[in-house]
Amino acid sequence: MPACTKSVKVRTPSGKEVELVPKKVWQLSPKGRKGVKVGLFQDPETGKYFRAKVPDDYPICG
DNA sequence: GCGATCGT
DNA sequence: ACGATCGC
Repeated sequence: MPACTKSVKVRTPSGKEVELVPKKVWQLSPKGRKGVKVGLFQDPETGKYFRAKVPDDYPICG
């Protein structure tokens, strides 16, 4: 798996809209449905990890 | 509810 | 073992 490079605009748990590079991105979808891509992020403010949707065209990485 | 993932 | 992610 390649590392994630491109940043994503996400809402941090602290409520700020910031551009972050995900630690990992994967597809989350039930059988027969499209689902969403999810990224694992770390809030630079608090250090807390959180998950957020990433754009459908974002590469699977991690 | 389903799906994968991993920090907590 | 559970939460939380999103849209269908």
